[in-house]
Amino acid sequence: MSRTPLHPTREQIELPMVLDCLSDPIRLAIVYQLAQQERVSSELRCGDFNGLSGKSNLAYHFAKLRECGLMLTRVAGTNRFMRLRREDLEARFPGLLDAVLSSAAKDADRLQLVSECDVVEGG
Amino acid sequence: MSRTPLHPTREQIELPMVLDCLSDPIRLAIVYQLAQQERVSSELRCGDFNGLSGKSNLAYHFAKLRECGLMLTRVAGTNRFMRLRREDLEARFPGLLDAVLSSAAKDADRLQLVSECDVVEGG
DNA sequence: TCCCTAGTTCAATGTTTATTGAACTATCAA
DNA sequence: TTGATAGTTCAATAAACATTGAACTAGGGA
Repeated sequence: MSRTPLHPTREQIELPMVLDCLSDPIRLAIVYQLAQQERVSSELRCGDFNGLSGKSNLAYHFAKLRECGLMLTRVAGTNRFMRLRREDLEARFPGLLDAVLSSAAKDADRLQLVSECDVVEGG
Repeated sequence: MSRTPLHPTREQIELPMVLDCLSDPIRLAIVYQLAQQERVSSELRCGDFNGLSGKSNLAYHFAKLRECGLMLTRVAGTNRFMRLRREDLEARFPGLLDAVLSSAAKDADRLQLVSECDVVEGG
């Protein structure tokens, strides 16, 4: 278990990989939940997503989200804290993340996304 | 060969399918080229994309783009004319298509997209 | 020290995907 | 009716993908 997983640099973030990453319902739900959480604190632990799938499957999706540059993982003890790479994404693809997030919000029911009041306070 | 292929209704257009469709470099190039063409005429023939891949592979990608609601195919003689479903997409996911298109434009070189001056005049 | 918790890694599985070429359908023009 | 053109459909293939459970690693607390 290496100390900090590899992340692509801002310039290495590629549009097709980002779109592909966001096209999976579980990963979209993770990104959506991270975005909701930004209003309270910027980070969430892996365990906060346990409702979405099993541990090992989530680890697989977390890795994908890291590799494509959508989120960043910080190791602290036995926990991993993750947050959206908002600034990098905005610099590379202005308006894209917000367009996807508001599109997802419109279909929150259909996509079975966490509702606003489900956001963990003080996470 | 049925007269007019099936297209989803506006309400049937799903975000994950749209993002997945746009995540393939060939399909992104098709959509980008259709968007460029909108300034001149709204439609292009299948053959206008022959530079991107072989005929049967293109037909496969065209079907995907139709099925996810990104474009519309109209049959006229031996030709099929295709255009973006701009209004439907804007209604379902406001700002999404333009955000993807401008992101793609920023990376046009990297994505090997057709440049503006390559657009077929009066197609 | 021992165990619990948090999360990753690995191997196996079945599914979906992109790509190719060949066969096919349909329209148009000579 | 013959031939050319435009595009789809089919079958086959190899690669990528999502999912599962078991094994593993590391940190923190009793």
